[in-house]
Amino acid sequence: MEQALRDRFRTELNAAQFEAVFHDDGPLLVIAGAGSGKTRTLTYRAARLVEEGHPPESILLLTFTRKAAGEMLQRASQLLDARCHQIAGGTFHSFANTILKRYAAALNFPNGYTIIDRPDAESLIGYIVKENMDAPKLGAFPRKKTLADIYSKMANKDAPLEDILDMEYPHFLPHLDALREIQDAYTDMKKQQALMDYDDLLNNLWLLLDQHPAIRERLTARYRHIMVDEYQDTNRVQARIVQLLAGNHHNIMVVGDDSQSIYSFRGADFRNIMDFPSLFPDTRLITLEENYRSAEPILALTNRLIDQAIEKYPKTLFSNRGGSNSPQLIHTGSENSQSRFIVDKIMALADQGIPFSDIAVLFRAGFHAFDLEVELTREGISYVKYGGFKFMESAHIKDMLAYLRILCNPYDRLSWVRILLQINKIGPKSAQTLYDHICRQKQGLRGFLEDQSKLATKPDVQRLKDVLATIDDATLSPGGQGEHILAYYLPILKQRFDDYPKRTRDLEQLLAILETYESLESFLEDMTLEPPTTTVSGAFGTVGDREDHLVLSTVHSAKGLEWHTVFILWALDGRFPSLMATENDGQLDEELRLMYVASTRAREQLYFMCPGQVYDRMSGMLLSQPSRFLADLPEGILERHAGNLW
DNA sequence: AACCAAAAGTTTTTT
DNA sequence: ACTTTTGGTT
Repeated sequence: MEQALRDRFRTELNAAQFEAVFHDDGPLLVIAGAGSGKTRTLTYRAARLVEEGHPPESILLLTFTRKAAGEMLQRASQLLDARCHQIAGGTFHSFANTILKRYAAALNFPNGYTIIDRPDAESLIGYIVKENMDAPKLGAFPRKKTLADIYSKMANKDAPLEDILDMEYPHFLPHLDALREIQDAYTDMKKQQALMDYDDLLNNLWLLLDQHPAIRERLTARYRHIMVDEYQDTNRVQARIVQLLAGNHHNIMVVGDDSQSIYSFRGADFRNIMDFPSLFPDTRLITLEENYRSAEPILALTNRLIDQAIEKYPKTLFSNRGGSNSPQLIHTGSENSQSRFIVDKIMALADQGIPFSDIAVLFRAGFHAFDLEVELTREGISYVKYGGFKFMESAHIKDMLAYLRILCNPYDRLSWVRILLQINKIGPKSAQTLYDHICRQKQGLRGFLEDQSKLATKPDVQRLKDVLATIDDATLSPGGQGEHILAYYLPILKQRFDDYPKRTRDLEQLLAILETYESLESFLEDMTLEPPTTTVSGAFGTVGDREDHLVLSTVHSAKGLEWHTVFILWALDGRFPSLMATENDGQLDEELRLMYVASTRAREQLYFMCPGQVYDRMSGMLLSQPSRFLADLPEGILERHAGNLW
């Protein structure tokens, strides 16, 4: 490496980081505590590999979100040069999609498959239950949402149906056989219609690597250096994929922190991190324990917090930073006084010159922030909200996407039924008849356009044919297609939703995104794999990064980020930890890690908010105690104050 | 067969 | 508060 750059790296990295960055070939495990410069280490290492002559496209960087990958490559480019943008990066799911698109045929799967999201999967399962299970069901039978949950857990935890039922749904054990039947039918249905759900992407990538040595070798020859971020949140399938990708070269670096594992509900297992050295026997272990983020009093609290975990691998973060502001627990009377306290504090911080974008309010669940959102809007404070409400899953967006989806995949039953049901006097039966005709014809979209049956020649159906015929035109851009669809769909929208003005704006936003794409396929893939998840002051928008917005976020979506001041909403026992998680130690530990992730986001000031006296209607309990995780912390670590007590 | 209204059951986090 | 299921009417 060029000496000047090497010197620069030496001054900008600490000893442990430097060691990791300059680690050569072979397996490397980096245990990186919160705020210890994990991202920095990854970007510097990527830049270093490129600088030393490794072709950027031979480096694979797997991260938790595509945004994280993009930011890392951006930073690496600034460090070195634009070559770093050529590094292959993304999430496990998007990487799987890239590979499967090319090799799907090897798995006897059509190349032009469609990726379905969770609600789609639920609807498909719903069809199966309705059509194949006509016998009246004895006792409580799981709803389609629960069925989708169960099947997804099986895939993510790599466990048989019995085990999942035993552990989490013992009351459904009598239906074991039926559940198995439904799952088989679901698998068949996906194959017939060329559909893959999120879990299929990972599973099929693993199958491909495992059963096709020639393809595996081609891939391991292509990706000579692999780096995986947030390794504590990978599941069994992902760990096996990593193992196969490492092939014979074993140039695999994984980075993670067992204390920040917060996705076990999705099958993630932080033991993956601990098992890594036994998977790769000559693993080098580097630990990053110096925290550069948080002021001393915050670090003192977070260290005490994570000490309470029942199962843990001890480590204590240290810092050379001073700081005088102790974390505070603020008791307020009602939910609204909690919101008012935060609004007042934010105004005061703004007066001190802290930008809104350097302040965050974090919460356990999206709806916990509703009252605060009202209050912020009233005060005219603009904010961005991450997590919670899923824009892509709202009915009008899914409607719009359905029209685009049948252009890519004319046998997509879900989308056909969805758009046919919007036509007057067409219900489930007629929709099915029309769809069956399309499948029988095997002529793609023409099967519908040229259907001359009585049903298909009704004036209302004819209007749909007309618009589909117009947009089925290779010379039209995706944006142009979208405009035609919107013109057709808007009257339907007005008839079906009384809040159509808001929804119309959403659709126009979607159209604006669509216009930035060259191909419909990649638009649809992106909308499923990495959907826009933010809302700007209540209305969805392409986030103007330049603007100075306050950040509201679920703890899960706040992963990896940091702010000057952090407020944690509802640090109330029963909310955080959630009442549902207080039954067993494993779940309780995860809630604790979640609280740990939330509090380690703060650099200078940390507030826990605790409104008293909330009635929880699900359990019938009155919640009034602060979070059990905070209860035993001494006053020197956590100051208790009364906020607004009305 | 489609449509509509009333009733019942659920309630986190996300690719 | 919200979605999904149900039963009854057109």
